[in-house]
Amino acid sequence: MGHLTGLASRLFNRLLTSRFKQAGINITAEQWGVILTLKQYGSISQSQICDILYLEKSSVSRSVEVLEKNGWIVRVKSEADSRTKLVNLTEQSLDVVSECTKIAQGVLDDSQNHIDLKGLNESQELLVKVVSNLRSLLKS
Amino acid sequence: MGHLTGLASRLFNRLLTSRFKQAGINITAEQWGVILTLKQYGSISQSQICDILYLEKSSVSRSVEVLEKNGWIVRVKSEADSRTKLVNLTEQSLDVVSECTKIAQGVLDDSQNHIDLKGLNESQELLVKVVSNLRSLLKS
DNA sequence: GTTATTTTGTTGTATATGCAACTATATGTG
DNA sequence: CACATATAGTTGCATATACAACAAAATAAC
Repeated sequence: MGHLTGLASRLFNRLLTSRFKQAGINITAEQWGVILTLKQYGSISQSQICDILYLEKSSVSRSVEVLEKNGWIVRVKSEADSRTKLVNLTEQSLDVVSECTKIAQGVLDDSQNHIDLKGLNESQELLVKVVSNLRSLLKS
Repeated sequence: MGHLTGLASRLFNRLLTSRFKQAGINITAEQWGVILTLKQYGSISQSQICDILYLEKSSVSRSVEVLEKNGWIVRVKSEADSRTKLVNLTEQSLDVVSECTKIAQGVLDDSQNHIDLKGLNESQELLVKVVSNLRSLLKS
């Protein structure tokens, strides 16, 4: 299971990143995960991104650094708490998010070719349980 | 699905690596994948490891470099083809492989706590199909 | 048999990730 | 209020990974 998830994850990321590149969009699969989170949750802090994606703060710090460099997001110091930096999508990024969503959906669809939907949902629920188990083990 | 597999993979690797460290064994989860492959297939070349684990040759090159530095494997130039380097487990590594296997099995068992076995097998088969789909997409 | 192509592995460069140490700010305790 | 503790981010360091360019050796083409 450890190997399978790792392999699947690598292949998903490789394919999605290559399709973004092919479409002339300068973003990686992993960075896309951050953008999608911002799209869903709005203006949130880096530590909130950590909680949602279950990444270390240093990983998020570097991801958003690249995303900012490439014009996808901007970081604004929070007025309520000057330690936190709120991450916001830029207007330019909003323009391409829908295209990216289509590309990502395409990868997902292709990956699930010839696979029955019911089994797919069950597998996802199972993976969620596995993730939940692993999370509680890592907390202690 | 892309996110789930990525998340699960990260958590698996984090937990396994931390348990290896906790047991005083100097190896990462990813490196363990290479060692396990060698244990199964015997003395094989780096490019064969690439094929089995579906990694780029540069990734394998660097992994085995670290594994060699840490005394897990040695690389021997093949006599039949002097381009290829055959990777062999060292005797010291054979001594700890069984302990590592137990630790890895423990992580797997813990991750599957409260999960029914039948669903687990079905999910794995489904993941294999997804991987197969992604592989054929990446080939073209 | 010489040249072109393929294969095997390494190295440079960039991102992804985790851990640990650090800074700055906020919060809690006395 | 002062000091201890907790939280948010950054940075150093190591490994993981991919892609591209490269070197060396084997194979194929002619």
